[in-house]
Amino acid sequence: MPELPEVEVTRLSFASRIAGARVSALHMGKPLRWPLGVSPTVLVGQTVLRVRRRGKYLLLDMDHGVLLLHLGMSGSLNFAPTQGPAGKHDHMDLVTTLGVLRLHDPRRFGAAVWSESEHHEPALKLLGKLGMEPLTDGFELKLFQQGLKKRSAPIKQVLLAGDVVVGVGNIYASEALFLSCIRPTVKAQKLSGPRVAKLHTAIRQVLARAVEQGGSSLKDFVSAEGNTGYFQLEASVYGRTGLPCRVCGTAIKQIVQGQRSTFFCPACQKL
DNA sequence: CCATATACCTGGCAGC
DNA sequence: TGCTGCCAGGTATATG
Repeated sequence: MPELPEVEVTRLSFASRIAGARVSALHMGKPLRWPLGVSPTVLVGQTVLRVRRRGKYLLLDMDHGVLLLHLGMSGSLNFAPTQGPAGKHDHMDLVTTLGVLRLHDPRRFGAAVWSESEHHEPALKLLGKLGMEPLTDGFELKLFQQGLKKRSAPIKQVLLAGDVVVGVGNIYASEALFLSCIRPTVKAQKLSGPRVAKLHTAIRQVLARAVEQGGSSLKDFVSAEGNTGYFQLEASVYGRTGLPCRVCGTAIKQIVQGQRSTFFCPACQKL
């Protein structure tokens, strides 16, 4: 579920409320994708200074390190003054003086990992090869073009890989390619300069719009305040197999690339 | 270096 | 009602 917009919406929904909170306890439930890496007591007494995002990771900066959180495919966070008993799929409670941050994740592809700093292991391994942040000035067209030029894989899969640009997952990859009229199967390196420029703009546009809409709630995504997103209602192609293209009326096609579904309009996305 | 397949885990749904 | 198989927002890892 959570691509860049959902992670950013989640961050915005609790970052200011948790800032300055002191950790009084950390409870871990069933194993997640990776172990925390230290005893939960290491975090007790530390203050949450701020919450940042890198790609699809949330970084909770604390006095003596950083807690990395990832929502995997099915994760969500909730931050509230108090929390009831943990449910079947609640796997982390960060108890603080300002509230409890709870990770809910049925599939447990998410993670909570402690690192001395983002430049040390294990954070370095997780964050070290990430590509450019699409919603910052660092996402330069020239660098984007250079990154794509080296790749012979289909553009959709290069976007998903996250080592050129981060945060574009399965929904927004299909959406951005639709907006820029690019066929998802085209080799990244074959895209013309103007086409890459259009894609560069489309990525920023679709991600920013999705953040505005509170993300996409395909199934059960909610922010840390419990709000659902609305972007799925205005998706152009994702999940619209067989339905008429909103631009030209042609039936939307669904194909499989790298074991993931891809959606596109065969008429609008010629190349 | 690059591309692709696999694995992780659970729930929901279509079909029988 | 219950079973089976398939599908789902991600990404580290192994393999070619």
